[in-house]
Amino acid sequence: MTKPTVHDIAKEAGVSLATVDRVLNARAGVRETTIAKVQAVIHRLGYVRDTSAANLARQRQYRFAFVLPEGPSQFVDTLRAALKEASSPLVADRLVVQHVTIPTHDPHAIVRRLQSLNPARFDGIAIMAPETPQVRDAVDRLKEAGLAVVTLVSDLPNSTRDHFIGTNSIAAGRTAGLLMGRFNGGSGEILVATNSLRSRDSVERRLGFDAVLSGEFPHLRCLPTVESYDDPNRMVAVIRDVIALRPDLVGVYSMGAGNTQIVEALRGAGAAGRLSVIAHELTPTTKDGLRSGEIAAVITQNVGHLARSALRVLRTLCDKTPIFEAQERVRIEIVLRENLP
Amino acid sequence: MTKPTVHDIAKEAGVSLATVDRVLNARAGVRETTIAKVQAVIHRLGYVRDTSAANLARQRQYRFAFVLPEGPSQFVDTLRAALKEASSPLVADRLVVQHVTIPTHDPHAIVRRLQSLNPARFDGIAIMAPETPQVRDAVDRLKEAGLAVVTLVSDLPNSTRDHFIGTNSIAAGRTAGLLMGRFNGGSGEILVATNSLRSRDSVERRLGFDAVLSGEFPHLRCLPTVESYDDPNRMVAVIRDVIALRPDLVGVYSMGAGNTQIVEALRGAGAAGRLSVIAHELTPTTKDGLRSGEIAAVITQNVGHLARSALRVLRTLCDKTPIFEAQERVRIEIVLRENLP
DNA sequence: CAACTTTTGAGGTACGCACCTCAGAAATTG
DNA sequence: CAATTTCTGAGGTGCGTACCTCAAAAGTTG
Repeated sequence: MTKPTVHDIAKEAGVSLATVDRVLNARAGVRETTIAKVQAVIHRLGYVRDTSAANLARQRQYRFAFVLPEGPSQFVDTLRAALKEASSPLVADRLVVQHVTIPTHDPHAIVRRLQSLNPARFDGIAIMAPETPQVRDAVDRLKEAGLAVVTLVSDLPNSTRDHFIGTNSIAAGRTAGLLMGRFNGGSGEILVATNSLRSRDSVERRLGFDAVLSGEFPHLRCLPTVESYDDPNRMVAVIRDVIALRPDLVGVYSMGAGNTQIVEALRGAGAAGRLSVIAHELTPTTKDGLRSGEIAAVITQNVGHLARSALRVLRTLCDKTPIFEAQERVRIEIVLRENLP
Repeated sequence: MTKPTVHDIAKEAGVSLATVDRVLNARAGVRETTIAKVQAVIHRLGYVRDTSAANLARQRQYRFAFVLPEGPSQFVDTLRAALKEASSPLVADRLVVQHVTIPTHDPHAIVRRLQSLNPARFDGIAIMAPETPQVRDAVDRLKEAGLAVVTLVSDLPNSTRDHFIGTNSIAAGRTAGLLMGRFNGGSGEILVATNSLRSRDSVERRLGFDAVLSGEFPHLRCLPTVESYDDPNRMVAVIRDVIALRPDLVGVYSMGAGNTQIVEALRGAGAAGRLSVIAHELTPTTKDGLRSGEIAAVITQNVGHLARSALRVLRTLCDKTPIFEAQERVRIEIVLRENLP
C-alpha cells in the first residue's frame, strides 16, 4: 500500500489527470458533481499533496521581508542572527529573504520605510515595530496588497495582521512577579526599571507584575517605574540613588532594555548578588549576569523558535494550509544559572 | 541571480551532467583532478542541493521506528502523542513510522523486542529505554546493521548511538536545587522522592540537586531519597509519615514518576500549598498541581521539540548532512503557574 | 434540433535531481 | 605501439505535481 498520487485519484474517480488537477487547485471549469466525486476519492484514498513535488513543479519561491528595529539592541541582534540562521538555504528551501531595518522611535520614518517596499516583490512580511496608529495602518495596507503579515515579538493587536509570533507580555510580567515573590519570603521593596514606558510591552509587563505581587505577595512593595529613556547614564545614576536611599530594597525587576547599565549600577553600589534581579531576554549581558549571580532569573523567549516559527507561519499562510498552532505557540521561558542553554 | 543547479555547475566546470552527478553523490569513476575541479565550481557558485527535488527523484522514504516504554506513564503518553503529531503526513513528507512499545523493567524482553526488528526494513530508530548493558549491546547491534540511532529522553552514554535528544539530568537536578534554595530563604528539611533510584536519571538529578543545595543553601537539609518502587500506596504512605514526623519540612522534590500520589498525599496531610513542591515533566497532573498551587515549579522539556528534533536528526543522519546543533539542543524548562503553556 | 456554452480528456512540457546505459575519449600498462 | 583500464559525455527515464493547449464530449438554450 503505497502513497496515493494524483494518478491514482484520476484512475479511481474515472476522470482525467487534468480534472483532478483542477479540483486540487480549485481552478474553474469543473461541474459541482464531478468536484464532489473527485473529492470523495481524495478523501477515501487519504491523498495528501506532496508539497515538495508541488513546489518543485510550481517553481515556488517564498519571498519574505523581515522588518526589525535598528540597533543597538542585544536582543534584536540575537533575533536577527536567529532569522538569518533559520532562513539559510541549508535548512530552508526556496526562500528569498530581505532584511529591513527601521528606526526605533520614529513612526513616520517606519511608515515611509514600509511604503517603500514593493508589495509585488514579496509574498510575506514579518515585522517587529512599536505600536502606533500610523504603523498599524501601514501594516494594514501591506495586508491589503496581498501579503501575508505576521507581527514578531510585539503585536499590533488591532491591525489586520494574520498572526502574532511572540509571548503574552502580561503573562511574562506575571511570571516575573511570581518569581520575585517566591524568591523573597521577607518584606521589602522592589525597584522596577525600563528604558521606556511608551512601549506597550513594558506597560503590560508592569501590569502583570503588579497584579501578582499585590495579590499574592503584599509584603513586597513596588516602587514607581524608573525610566531611562534609553540614556545609559541616567539609568546608572537613578539606580545608584535608589539603592542608596532605599535600605529595604530586596529586588529589581528590569522590564526592558538596558540590563547592562543596571548590572553595572548594582555592581558599583556593591549590591550585586544581594538583590533578586529579574530581567528579560537572554543576551550576552544577561547570560553573564546569570553566571556571576548578579541576575537571579531571566524571563525570555527562544529566539530560534521565534525565527523558525515566523518562517513556518509565513509559508503556511502563503500555501493557505492550516497552521499547526501547538508548534507555533512561543513559550515564556525562565532561565536561571543552572539551565542556561 | 538565480539559484544554481546541476546544469550550471556542469556548464561552468566544463564537464557533463553525469560527471557532476557522480561527484555530488560520491560515485566512483571520476578522476581526482576532475572531482576537485567540479567541487571548486560547486563552492564558487554556492550550489546547494535541492533536497526536496533530490528526495523526489530518489523516491526517498524515511522509515523510522520509535521505541518507547509501555504505559502507564503520563509523560510517555504526551511524548508519544507529540511524536505522532510531528510525524503526521501533513507536516512531514516521506515518513513511514512504526511505534514500538517495550516493557519498562525487563531488559531481556527489551532486547528481544529490539532484535525482532528487521534492520533492513528501517532507516533509523529513536529509542527511550533504561540503561542496561544488554540494551546497550542491542542498540549497538542496530547501529552496526546500518541504522541511524538516536536515544530519546534518557541516554545510553557508552553505546554507539549517533545522537542523544534530551536534557542533561544533572543540570536538571541542579536547576531544581537552585529553585528550591531560592524559594526557601529560611532553614528546613527537604524530602526527595522518586519511583526508582535504579534509573540513571533519578540518580543524576539527585546528584545535581544535592550539589547545589549543599554548596549554596546549607540551611536546607535533604532527607534520604524515598523510593516508591512504582507502588502508589507505598508512596502515599511514606509521604504521609514523613510529613507527620518532620515538622521542619519545607520542600518536596519529586524526581521521577508518581506525582499524582505525591500531590494526593500532601493534600491528605493538609500540607499542600504550604511546602515548595518541585516536580519533573509537564503532565496533566503537574499542570493541575501548578494551577492549584500545590506544585510550585515543574522542570520539564518540551515534548514537541523532543519529537521534532528526533525526526530532524534521524533524517539528517540518513542524509548524511550536518546537524544544526543549536536547534536540536533541548532546553531545561522551568514552568510556574504563570507561564504554563 | 441546431447553436451555443460549459466540462472534460488527452497530451505535452517543465521543475531539479537521481540513476542508468553505452559509446567513445583519455590515460595507463605491457 | 597496441591493449587495456579508467574516465567522461550524451542521452534517456522517472519522481509527483503544476500548468498549458486543443479538441471532443456533455450539457443548455432557444
